[in-house]
Amino acid sequence: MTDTARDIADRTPPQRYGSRPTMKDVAARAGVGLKTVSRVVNGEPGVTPDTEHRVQEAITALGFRRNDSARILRKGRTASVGLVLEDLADPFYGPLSRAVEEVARAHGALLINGSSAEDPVREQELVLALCARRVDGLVVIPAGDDHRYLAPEMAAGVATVFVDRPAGRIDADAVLSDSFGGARDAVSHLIAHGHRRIGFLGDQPGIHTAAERLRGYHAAMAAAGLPVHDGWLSLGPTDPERVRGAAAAMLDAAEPVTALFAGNNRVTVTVVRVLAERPAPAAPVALVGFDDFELADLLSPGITVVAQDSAQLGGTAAGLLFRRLDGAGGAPRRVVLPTRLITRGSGELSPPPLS
Amino acid sequence: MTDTARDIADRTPPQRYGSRPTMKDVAARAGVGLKTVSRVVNGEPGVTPDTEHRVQEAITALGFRRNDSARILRKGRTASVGLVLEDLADPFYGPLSRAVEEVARAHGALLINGSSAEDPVREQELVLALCARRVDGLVVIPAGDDHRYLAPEMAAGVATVFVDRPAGRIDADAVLSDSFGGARDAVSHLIAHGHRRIGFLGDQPGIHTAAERLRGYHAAMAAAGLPVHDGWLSLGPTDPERVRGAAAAMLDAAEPVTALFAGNNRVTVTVVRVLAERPAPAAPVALVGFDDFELADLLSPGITVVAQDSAQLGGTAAGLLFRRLDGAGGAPRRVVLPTRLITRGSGELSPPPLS
DNA sequence: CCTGCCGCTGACAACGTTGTCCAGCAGCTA
DNA sequence: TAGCTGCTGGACAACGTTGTCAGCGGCAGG
Repeated sequence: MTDTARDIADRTPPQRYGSRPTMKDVAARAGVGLKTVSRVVNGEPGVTPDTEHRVQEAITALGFRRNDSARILRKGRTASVGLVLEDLADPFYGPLSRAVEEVARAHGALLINGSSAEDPVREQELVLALCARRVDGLVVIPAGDDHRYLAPEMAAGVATVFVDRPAGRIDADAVLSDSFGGARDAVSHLIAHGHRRIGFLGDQPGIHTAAERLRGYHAAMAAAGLPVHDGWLSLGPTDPERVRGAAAAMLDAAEPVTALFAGNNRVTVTVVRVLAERPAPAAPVALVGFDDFELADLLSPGITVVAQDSAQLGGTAAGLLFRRLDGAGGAPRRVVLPTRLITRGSGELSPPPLS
Repeated sequence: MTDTARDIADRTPPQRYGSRPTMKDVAARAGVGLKTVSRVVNGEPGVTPDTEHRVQEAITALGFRRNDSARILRKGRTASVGLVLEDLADPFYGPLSRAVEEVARAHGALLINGSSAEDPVREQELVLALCARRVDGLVVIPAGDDHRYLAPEMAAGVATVFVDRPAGRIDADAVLSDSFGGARDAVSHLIAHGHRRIGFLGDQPGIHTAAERLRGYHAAMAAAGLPVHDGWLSLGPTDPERVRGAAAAMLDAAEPVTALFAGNNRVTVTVVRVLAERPAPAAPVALVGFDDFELADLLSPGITVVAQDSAQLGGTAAGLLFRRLDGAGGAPRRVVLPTRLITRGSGELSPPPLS
């Protein structure tokens, strides 16, 4: 073997495609023991500078990278948390997810996330898959209303915090927005501006926030002594088709609503579209939406909304999660974050004079 | 020991808080061998219905869940892919991330993602952390411009696809939008409507897409034989403060621009705000933005944009990734997806008559 | 010169799972 | 009844890492 050939053989990592060098390989190349490599990799004390140098050299030469799967198996902690939400593409969840990620990062953890697509079965699959990966903790925006399947996991030490909606049939930490209060404020605002016939376009009634917002709507109407007609309520999927139809029905009724309260950001946007497409009525229809959204202030009129800070929701939940992981005990907590009515014009439009 | 006591002892999982039952525990309880439990858990054939039933019972009684860390260690595949992007909270990346997730899900893989916050160091940390977890593949929206650090990982079999921007100093698959063509079309559109002094507000020039869009701008101007003044170009961070200042400078110059081309969605939104806040000029300033955004059509005027489908970008990249994971070989591919000019009014405004 | 200690190093087991391989057993044929 | 086949079940090693512990050399103190 020529010098050159030996040189190359020396430098070429003895790995097949797809198999990586291990600490054993590094140890062999550096002429040291396995544990010494481990010590160097983890910055543990008790290694001569000379030895450390030889090991470092072998590491870079072989392109070694510690296998965290093995490490996790050995140590029992994965330094990762799971986030299950409805749809990452929804602008409401992006900031929430990012906030959770930032907190996780501050604690040296990675974030694994999945979208449930509002399907309870898929939610459960995802959650259990994450548990099988032994995530240290879970942040869940539930799609289903029965989370008893999580009991064994939580008993085994998987910290879990629910966000936006509480857990079903199980006692667990939860961080929520004040849906009831926010909705009540929104509807009261419309009433204060003279509206009497107010429609509510909301999400499926099985969803906790939708139910709470409906409750807030009823509370505000009742407080003002106003009746509520069946035709003013429409709860269901928030796809544009259904919402368009429901809005049209309310606006085209014999006694049409003069104001609309939209139950979440997707609904609000659809309603804005519907109102923009219809021929301008004598008196414009007022609108308040739940959830703020970008550019709401630049439409004309600006859209009055009940704002909830999704990033704060996520950050609070993640903070609570890591406090639990750090050993904080005590009964499950329920944190309710306030909402804020932001008036921009669309909620202040006056109804037509009483006939 | 009474019967009742034994009964309870029998049923109570022998686990401390935080430690979970293993297949060994299940096997002991069911009175079978370890491997038999493994067979049942994985649905492998060769187990009597009776035995299987006993095992299943032990599993539910103990709350056993397979430890995927150990499984991964043994099998070598993690069934997970990593996604590194700039900021999950940006509406451009939400759909992209979701699209990647859907493809991963279709292949039975989980998605682990992280935000680089446009910081090359953080990008590298994230990517390497994901590699240490032995993700099967990576989808990367690069923040840095040197990805040689990925070479050993890719050589070791980590499939990697870059999205939105190509890899730096390394040869790798990439899925891009036609930034150059889109920008050229946008600026040509403004020129076709009579504009001669057109400003470009873009992202930092180090970012590939920003450079390409700038190139497109220059190409369109050159094709029309128009000069470009230094004051019409502003590339830098896309925080609202800087963009506001830059836009104001262009609009307040001695010879102000009559049209603006905004380099991405964040810039566009800021520019819309700036234009809305300024006293209406004699002739309104025209605007075309890169990236479509929700409600662009409902502003008045509607905002003309160069649309790129971020979901398609993500889906295409993920598809390519899994094709690689399924063994597709060949040289690194570069896929360029077309953009689409959507005219809505803001780009069709006429410039003031020539003085 | 011996003892004891300290700093460094490496051998070994363990984490929980899966792949390999072999043993046991029932049912069949010769 | 012996031998063969086919099926079920289990013992064992291995994946790559980390924690435990013991060995080895040198050095200071007795």
